[in-house]
Amino acid sequence: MPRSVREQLILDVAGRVFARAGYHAGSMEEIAALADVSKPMLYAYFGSKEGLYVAYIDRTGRQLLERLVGAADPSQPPRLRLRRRIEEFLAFVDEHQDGWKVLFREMAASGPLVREVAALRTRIVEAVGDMLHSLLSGAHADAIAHAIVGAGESLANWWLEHPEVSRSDLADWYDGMVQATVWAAIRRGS
Amino acid sequence: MPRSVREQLILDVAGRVFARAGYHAGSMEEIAALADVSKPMLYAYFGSKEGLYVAYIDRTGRQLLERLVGAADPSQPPRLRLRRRIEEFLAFVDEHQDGWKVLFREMAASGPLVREVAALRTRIVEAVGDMLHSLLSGAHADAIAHAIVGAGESLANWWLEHPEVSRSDLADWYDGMVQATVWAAIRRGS
Amino acid sequence: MPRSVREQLILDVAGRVFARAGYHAGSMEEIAALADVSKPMLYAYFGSKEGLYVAYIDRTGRQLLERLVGAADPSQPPRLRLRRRIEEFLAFVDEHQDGWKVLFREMAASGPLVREVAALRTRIVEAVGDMLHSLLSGAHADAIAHAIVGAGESLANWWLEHPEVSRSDLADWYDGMVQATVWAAIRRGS
Amino acid sequence: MPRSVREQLILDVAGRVFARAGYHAGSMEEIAALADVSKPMLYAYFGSKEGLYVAYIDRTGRQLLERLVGAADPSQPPRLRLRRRIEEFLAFVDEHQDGWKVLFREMAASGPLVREVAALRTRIVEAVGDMLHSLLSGAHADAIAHAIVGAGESLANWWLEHPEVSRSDLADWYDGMVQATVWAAIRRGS
DNA sequence: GATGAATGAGTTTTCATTCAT
DNA sequence: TATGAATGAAAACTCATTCAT
Repeated sequence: MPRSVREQLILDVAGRVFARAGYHAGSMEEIAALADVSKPMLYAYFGSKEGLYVAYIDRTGRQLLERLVGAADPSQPPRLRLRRRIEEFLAFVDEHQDGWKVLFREMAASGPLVREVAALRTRIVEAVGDMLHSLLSGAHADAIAHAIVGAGESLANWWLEHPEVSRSDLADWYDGMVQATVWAAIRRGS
Repeated sequence: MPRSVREQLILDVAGRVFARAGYHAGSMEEIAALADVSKPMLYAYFGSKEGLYVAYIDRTGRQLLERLVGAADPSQPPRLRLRRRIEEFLAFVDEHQDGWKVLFREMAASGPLVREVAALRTRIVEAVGDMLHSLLSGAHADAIAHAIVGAGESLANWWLEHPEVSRSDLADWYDGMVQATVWAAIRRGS
Repeated sequence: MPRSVREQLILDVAGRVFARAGYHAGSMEEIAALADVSKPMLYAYFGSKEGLYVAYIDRTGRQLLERLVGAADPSQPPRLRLRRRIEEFLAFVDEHQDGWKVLFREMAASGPLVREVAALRTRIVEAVGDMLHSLLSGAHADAIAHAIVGAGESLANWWLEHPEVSRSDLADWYDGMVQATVWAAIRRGS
Repeated sequence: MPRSVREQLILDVAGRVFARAGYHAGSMEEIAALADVSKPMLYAYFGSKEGLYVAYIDRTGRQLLERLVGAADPSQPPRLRLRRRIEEFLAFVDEHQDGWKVLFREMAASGPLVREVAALRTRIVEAVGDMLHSLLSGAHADAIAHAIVGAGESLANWWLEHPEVSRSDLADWYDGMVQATVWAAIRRGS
């Protein structure tokens, strides 16, 4: 089996393990066993446990960002663009539940990855809230953007435990919240 | 030194350690050393590492809840009651930074405490969003309440790194967001 | 068993193991087993494998130096003082065979201990050759002192495999060599 | 590239690695990388790590011995023959620093090669000290020869760290020491 | 002949946890 | 009650060594 294929396979397994047990409690032994490789392979491919974790966070973050950014169609009015982003975000959560759990947990944690994950979150916050900076003061815009992202994360986690709710309902609710928040902030800020 | 006093002291130290290093990386050795107790004492008082952690989460969650619930003055109109809760929440975050970090990290994680922490979060969500249930459908109200709490958490974390922002500004912004969100949800839900 | 006693016991065992297998090939597992302690004790007492090794080298080097230095009776003429040192050196090799093997091997090696062991060797060279510096040029005196020490080391190792030779014969031979060497060097140097 | 050439190239690299890191800490991986060969080649050529090490020691020991033995011109008086050998020895150390380090370290150690290295050392001792056996008792001659060789080794190592000393000065000093030693031993032994 | 891919076996190290005093 | 001393169990990581191609 060629290296690149196996790498992806290992990352999938690692995601499963890290999603269930977290970084510390997930062991290389278990990942190796589930991926049906020997531990030395893990180290040959990813260098260390942290390396493997970073690689996973990296892949997942990249995927999420690509969706968010790719969803922007400049010919659409802001409202619709935002709506599309929300839908893409929810689709990502739905389709990569492990990835979302790991990513989200790491966003809340403060480990050796803070830097990189913080950067990712910043980019997400920017991707979601770029239009705010032209309308609100710096700190206010920042705060609102973070609040919106945090609301989305929380909503996503709630949804993982309420899969009976349809994605479009959720998108409606989240969209309505975001739009109202932005409007209210602008009105107050002006 | 009476036991109950020493227990509180140990919990304080444990909070400091867990906030910095997380559950796994924080060691009983370090907690014992910082609290100036022997390790067997820790076990005599809390039974196990998990016991100590649970005790800390428990105390912290109880404190937060008391503030949120105690802030409610039934003679006030809903808007103001919500506003008071937001202020209490922010005050808690400000005054118990360790506690907030541990609590928040654990809320994002899915470790051995899921049950209890989930219950705590639920109660917070309820405390924040109780008025929604009379106005919106069950799932919608739930989702919005979770979104509001998530936004608050995210805002609180952002604030920890932007202490130059005043608490009242933050409360204004959060309040504005929540009010707009609730109104919009009601309008749409009706 | 009190800690200090057990420490010495562990050091004895470690010396046996390191003398037989060398630093790398001697395992903490084996030392723990032979000393009848658990591995964590080794780490609690000495911090790391290197720490244990250093502790052993340290103790052994100190013992050797004490003998060499303690043997000097200032009221005696140089010839006899040197002779006494030679006897003390050989007595040490005879009584601490493990220690000598480890020390000598490490003196030849270039591991993480170079600094300390080099310092020890320097002190031995000085202890043996201090009288030379008043009689020969700096480099010449240094070189001769190193040669004398090297000859003694080599002689000592040869002796370990020829225990039938008496200590006093060996001392005679070594002494004769050293005296002749010093005289010849002085004659040439003057 | 023909096998025999590549073998020599690999041995050179192995010497560099073993000289720097020692037998245990030097890895086949590193040797393969530096020699620009794959690891299986190493095994095809030398069978095992120990095989490679032995081959290197072997080649180096052979080179040293050839120089020592080849330097003997029977038509010369003993004094000059010895002097020539000393010069050849120092030239070897100077020109094969890696080789000398590995050889010397291994002579001090007692690893899996004891037999072979001991044999080599014996031959060197004999080459250097053959003339002693006709003049001294067996054990005495042996001991003195070992002492002389040990002095030379120690001197050589000292020289590696004092390259500013000229080779001829060193040869003078060593020569003077050896001649005096031998004379003194003969006088005493007779 | 040559190698990319793979691993079994072993290493040091850490930590929650418990006796004996 | 309180602790110094001790450990079982498991973790990350490394390396000499070998197939399949």
